[in-house]
Amino acid sequence: MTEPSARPTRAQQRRQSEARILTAAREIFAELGYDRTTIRAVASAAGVDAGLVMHYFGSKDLLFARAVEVPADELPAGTSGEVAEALLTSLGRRLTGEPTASLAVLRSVLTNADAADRYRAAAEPQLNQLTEAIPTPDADLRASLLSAIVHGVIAERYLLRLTHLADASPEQIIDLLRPCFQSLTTPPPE
Amino acid sequence: MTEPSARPTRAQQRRQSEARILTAAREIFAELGYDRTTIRAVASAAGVDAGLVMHYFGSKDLLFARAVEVPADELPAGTSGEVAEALLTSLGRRLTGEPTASLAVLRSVLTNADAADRYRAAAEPQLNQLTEAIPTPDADLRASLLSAIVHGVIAERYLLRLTHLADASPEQIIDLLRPCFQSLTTPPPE
DNA sequence: GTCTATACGCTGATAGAC
DNA sequence: GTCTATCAGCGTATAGAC
Repeated sequence: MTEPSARPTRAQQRRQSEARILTAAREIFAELGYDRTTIRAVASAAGVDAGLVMHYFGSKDLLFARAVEVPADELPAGTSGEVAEALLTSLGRRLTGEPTASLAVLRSVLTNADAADRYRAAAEPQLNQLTEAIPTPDADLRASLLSAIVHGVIAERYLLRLTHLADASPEQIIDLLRPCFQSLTTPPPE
Repeated sequence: MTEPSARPTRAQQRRQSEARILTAAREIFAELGYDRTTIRAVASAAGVDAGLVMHYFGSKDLLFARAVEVPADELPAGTSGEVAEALLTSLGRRLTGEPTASLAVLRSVLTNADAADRYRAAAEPQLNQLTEAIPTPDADLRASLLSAIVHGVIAERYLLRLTHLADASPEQIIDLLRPCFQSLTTPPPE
C-alpha cells in the first residue's frame, strides 16, 4: 500500500539523522571532552531534539561509544625500519586537517574511565603488531613508548596548542621525529 | 588577655586545615580531573565541611589554581647534550612514585580550557630555556616536541596505564629515550 | 517517528546559626 | 571559625502527547 520505491523515507531518514547526530557528537566530544559534552548540545548541533538522541542511542555512554569507535587503521608489518616509516606516515595523516575522531578519543580517554578501558582494548592489537616488528626483548616497552610519543605530539598540538607545535607542518614534525622512531624500532648497533 | 604563647591555635589551625584541603584536592583532581571533582568530595576527604572549602578558597576555580600551582623545577642550562640529560633525569624524577601534582595538571589541562591557558603560561619560561640550549633554527619546535614526548610518556603510564609502560622501571624508560632526546637536542652531523 | 513536559539527582554557591 | 540549611541551575533520563 505504500509507494513501492518513490521515497525510501523511513529507514533512510533515520540513518540520516543518526549520521548527523554522530558527526555532531564527535565534534563536541572532541572539543569539550566527555563530561562537558551534553546531550542537549549534541542534539541542538545536529538539529534534532534531545529526546530523539536518547531514543536512538539509549544513553550518553552508548552515544559516546558509537561516536568514538574507530576503524583503527592498519599499519602494515614489515622490517623494523619499514614499520617506523609506516608509523611516521600514519602520524602525518593524523596531523593533517582536523582529526576530530582522534581528539574525541584522546580527550575523553583521559577523563572517562570506561573510555580508557575501551581504548586500551582497541589499541592492543595494533600495539601487538608493532611489538612483533621490533626485534628486541623489550619490544613491548618500545612499542608503548612509540605510542606515547605519537599521542603526546597530537595532544600537545591540538589540545594544549603549544604554538610552535601547532604551527609546524606535518612534514617538519615527521622529519624531526624520524631519528627517534628509528632508534626505538631498531636495536642499538653495539 | 589571651594566652601569650600557649597554643598558637587560631592562624595555625587554619593553615593546617588549608593544607589538608589542598592535599586532598590535589589527589582528587589528579584522579578525576577538573570536572568530575566536586567540592563536597574534597571537603569530605579533608575531613571538613564543604562550606569551609568555599570560605577558604572562594570558588572551585581558585581552589584548582592553588592546588596545581607548582614550583616548576629549574632545569640547568648548558650545552645541548647536558640539557638532554637534565631533561631525562627530570623525567625520571616524575616517573618515580606517585606524581599527583603532575597528574592533576595533566588530566585537567586536557579538559578545562582555563587550566590549559594557565599551564601554557606557566610552562613557557621552561620551554624558552630549553629552546635557547638547542643550537638550531628550529629549536622552538624541537623543544615543543621534547615537552610532548615527556608528557606523552607520563600520560600513557599513569592515565592510560598501558601495562608495559606502567610496569617498566624509570631507568629502562630513560635509557630507551636517551637517543631520542639526543637527536632532538643536537643538530644532525651532516 | 518526532517532540514536549517533567521527574529526579547532583552541582557550585550563599546566608545564617552556633 | 566552623558547620547546617537551602537556593538556583543544569544534567540525564523517562513518560506520554502529537
